[in-house]
Amino acid sequence: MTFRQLEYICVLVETGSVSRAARRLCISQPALSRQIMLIEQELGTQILDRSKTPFKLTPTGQLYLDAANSILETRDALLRKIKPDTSMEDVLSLRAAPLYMSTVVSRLLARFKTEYPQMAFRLQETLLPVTDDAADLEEDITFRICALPLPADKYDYQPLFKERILLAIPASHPEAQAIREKAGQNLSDPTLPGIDLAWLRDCEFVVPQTSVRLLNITREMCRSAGFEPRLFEANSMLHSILPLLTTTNQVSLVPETSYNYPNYYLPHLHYYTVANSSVERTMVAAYKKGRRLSALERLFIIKSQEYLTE
Amino acid sequence: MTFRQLEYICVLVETGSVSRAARRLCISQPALSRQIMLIEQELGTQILDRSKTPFKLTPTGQLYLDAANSILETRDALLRKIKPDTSMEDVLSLRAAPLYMSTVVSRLLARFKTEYPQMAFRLQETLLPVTDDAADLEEDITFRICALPLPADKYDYQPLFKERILLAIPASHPEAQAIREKAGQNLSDPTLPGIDLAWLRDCEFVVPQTSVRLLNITREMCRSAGFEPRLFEANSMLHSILPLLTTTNQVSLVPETSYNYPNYYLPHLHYYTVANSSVERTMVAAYKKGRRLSALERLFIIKSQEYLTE
DNA sequence: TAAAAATACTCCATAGGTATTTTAT
DNA sequence: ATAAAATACCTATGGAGTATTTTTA
Repeated sequence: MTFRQLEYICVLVETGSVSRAARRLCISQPALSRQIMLIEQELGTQILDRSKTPFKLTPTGQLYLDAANSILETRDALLRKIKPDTSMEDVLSLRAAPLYMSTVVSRLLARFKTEYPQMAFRLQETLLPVTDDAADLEEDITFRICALPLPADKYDYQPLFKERILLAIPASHPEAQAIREKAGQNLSDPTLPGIDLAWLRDCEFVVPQTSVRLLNITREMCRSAGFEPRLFEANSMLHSILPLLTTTNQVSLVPETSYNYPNYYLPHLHYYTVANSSVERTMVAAYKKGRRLSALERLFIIKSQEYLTE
Repeated sequence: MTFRQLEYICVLVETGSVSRAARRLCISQPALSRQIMLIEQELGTQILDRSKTPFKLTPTGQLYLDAANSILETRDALLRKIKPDTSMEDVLSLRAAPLYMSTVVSRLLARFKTEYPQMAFRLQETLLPVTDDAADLEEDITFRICALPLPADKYDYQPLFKERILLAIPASHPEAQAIREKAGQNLSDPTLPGIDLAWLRDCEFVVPQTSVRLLNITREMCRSAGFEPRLFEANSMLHSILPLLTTTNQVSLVPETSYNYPNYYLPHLHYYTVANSSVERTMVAAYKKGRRLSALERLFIIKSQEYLTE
């Protein structure tokens, strides 16, 4: 019998299914299945009646659940007594690039502030891509909000949302009108028309100098559209680059997030999806490989996923 | 927080010292030290006041202890409810050679029967030395009572007692009188005189055919006394061999246990310690490598050690 | 100075992951 | 047919061991 198993059973009963519980617990379904079987093996009895789905607790299972609640309550009471400075413990520290910090993260935090006021946050903007960091630099934070892929040997992660890479072109750009006329309906997203990057083979693409990953994405997308892009590595962040596009007649491939959030979206830019490009980034909450998430950390993940897919 | 840690703290407080508690728990002292430190790290506070030895519980430590008792009691109540057939679970199955089964083990069991009647035993005599067994043959039993050394990769063990190897010679043996006169006082044990094995270089040494280990011990002790023994491998067990020594004028090197317990001790044999031989076997309770002992199993070990050193 | 506790390492059992098969609706 | 659960296999963390150093009575 382990505390972990007791927690698992509580969540299992709350959710009513092994798969759902596993998702809530941020572990895989087989991992949860096995723990349930280990419990039953230890007790020598079934705790779940699996004859129907959804399962039912057996009488033994009910006894187990009651004891679990009692034990976990005793433990939590002890921890509350010993660490009344729970505020210190409930701090989730997040690291993210400025774009995401000022959009996704700040929206999440506003939401958590009203619905889970006990959750406190410590935020750190970083310009360093995750691949440049020694993993031990990340030991002091709870999650890093970033895009896949990650070095699999250093990070585990939970997915938060997916986003596309869009083309941003100033309305005043010489090509803007021609492109708008050629742009086709995007099947998957009627709100954004799609273009072929090849139309922009002569344009200059701006990339924030600090964003190695965006640089690579830009280069790869253009190459798969059949040309080598002219790149301009701007010495500033996306937040500053986008307003300047108008004056420099450049274009930029930007994460969809900068289109979806008003503090980045600029009405005098035209945004397009890129045809024949399935570039879709999965944004995740990454953490040190092998670390087990606390109940609060799991709550943050689950709720963030909910909020971001609404 | 783990159930293990809670149990550790309870025993720690009962015994009042880390070393003693480790011994009671059948784990090493560093292992226990580390668990205590992990608890303190998790709580962010000391639970032991180490300024003096013996230590004292801090107020936090007292809270922790109270919660531990409460939690463990809830768990045990649950297990009692779910497994009232505790009898099945409290069975310790022991395997031992006939000599030890009929002496040491049976004496222990008589004692446990009165003092810990809830402990039930299942016994198996075996003639196979531990080295001949595949370790998985031992998976079905709790402990095997046997002598060191053991294959370190397959067994863990707890020591029970030490015994010497004695020479048994029938009083009617032609050399018996001469040897008795030459035998010297044994410093470490005034009750048994000591002899030099070399005096017996012409005798025939009986060894039970099935006891490979005793065979090797006999051979090695004689060799280190400077001669190669004439060996007779009897087709029976020590229990039958010893009474026959009288009629065959042979001698035998036997475990001290056969001298200490009345159902093996024979008054018409003379027993001697062997000078210049520090052959002392450590008898242990061996179990599958890495297995964690249950509370009951630990109780058996601790009490057996007590009983056998009284 | 000798016993107790802490520290440094090494090892392995086990929880968890991925891939896959089986079951049940 | 499809979603849920079980099974197989692999990997990595953490708990325990041994050896050693540090502390304290």
